[in-house]
Amino acid sequence: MSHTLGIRQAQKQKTRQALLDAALGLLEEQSLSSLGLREVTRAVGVAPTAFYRHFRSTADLGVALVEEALGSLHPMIRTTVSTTGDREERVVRTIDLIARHVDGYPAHVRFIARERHGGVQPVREAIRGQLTRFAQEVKDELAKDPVSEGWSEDDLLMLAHLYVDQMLSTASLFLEALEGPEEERPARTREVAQLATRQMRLIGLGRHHWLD
Amino acid sequence: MSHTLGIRQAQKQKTRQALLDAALGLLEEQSLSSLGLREVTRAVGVAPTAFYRHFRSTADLGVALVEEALGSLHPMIRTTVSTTGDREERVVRTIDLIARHVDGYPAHVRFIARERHGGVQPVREAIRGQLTRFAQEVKDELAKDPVSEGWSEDDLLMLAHLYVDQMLSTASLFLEALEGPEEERPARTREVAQLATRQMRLIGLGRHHWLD
DNA sequence: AATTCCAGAGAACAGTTGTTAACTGCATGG
DNA sequence: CCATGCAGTTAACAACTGTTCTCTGGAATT
Repeated sequence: MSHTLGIRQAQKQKTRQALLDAALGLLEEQSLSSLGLREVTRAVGVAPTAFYRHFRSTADLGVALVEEALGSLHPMIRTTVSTTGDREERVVRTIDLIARHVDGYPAHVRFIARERHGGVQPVREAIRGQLTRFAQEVKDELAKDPVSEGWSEDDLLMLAHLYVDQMLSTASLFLEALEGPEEERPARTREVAQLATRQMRLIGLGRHHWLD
Repeated sequence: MSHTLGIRQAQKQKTRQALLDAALGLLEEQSLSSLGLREVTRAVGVAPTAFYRHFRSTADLGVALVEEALGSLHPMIRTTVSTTGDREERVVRTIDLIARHVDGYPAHVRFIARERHGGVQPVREAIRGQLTRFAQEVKDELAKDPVSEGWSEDDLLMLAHLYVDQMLSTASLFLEALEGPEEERPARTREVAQLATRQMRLIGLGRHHWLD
């Protein structure tokens, strides 16, 4: 299916990716709304005008970054929620998976957390769209669980949103631990994991008694 | 107690407040990290250099805004959590109070939501400090409730953080409803209130069965 | 082999930025 | 009443920004 693209297209995609990577790096210490196009091209080592061959503006680049950061996450979410096993075990595995993801893609996580409520409207909307999709998918998985018998669609979606928010908040806490002083890192990471685990457990308890 | 300050100090505080207000306005469509000092002074109608009489930098101004947005909120939080009455009634009253606050100070709410994970470290830390204080205060109020008998300090704090996060997330949703198209506003506001109410209710359920 | 296409370079533009220095005028305290 | 303090002004600076137009070299097409 996938056609091997020519030297030309390949080189273009390479610089495009370089721009995205450079931007993600620069966004560690600032917000998208203050990211300059010249700043990005300088970091890559291309002329400022080359930027326009790939993006209309930095806002446009931001939307592309949302796709990169969240687009490939859907299968992971689905499998996470639907993994079998003990209730407690599932919670622990989910938290662990979040921790692993933050470890593997810290810049992506920071970008999403930062720009979700950031100053660039199209990016905010792109993130909101992806998170809504996540909530829908989580809802679909929750619906399969026998615990969800008798639940209304609205209530399932309500719970799904709560889970999605909780996951994001947890990811952000893991990131803070990762960025803090190195010697405190293991301890802080454990603390965050424990906090998140108990919060998820409490939400799970609420879920089981919802229909009382 | 409060000494009536001279004409001089009064005028100074007046421009200082004007700078804060102008900044808050400008931050509706951008992040703090892209807010320029000249931009702020221009909006107020003073010379750029006058800025330095009040703040070292825009980051410094940001920290002052955190104080303004969250500093006066502590008594409200305390009384909210500790209000008596039916369990369901308390939830509804809390959500209503959040909605009222967002209505009264939308720019403050947006600022906090935006800069909590924003690109300016000192501001992030100032917000984190205030939210930690909130969590502590919520914990203290929760501890007084007979439902909390047998709870460990850690678990109380865990729940308090969950409540604080939930409040912030709800405030942000109310804000989105407020900023959306005018004709959808009442409906969206009702939907958000209903969603938030059920999420709080579910967390409350988890709380009641925590020690099972 | 000749032609078209197009990613990236280069130069120039008007405007913007933060920061400095020296100033002015007025409220303040002696 | 007079000298001091200090909020705010004015002017100038080097550095930076996004965007335009023109150009070039080499891959792609014929």
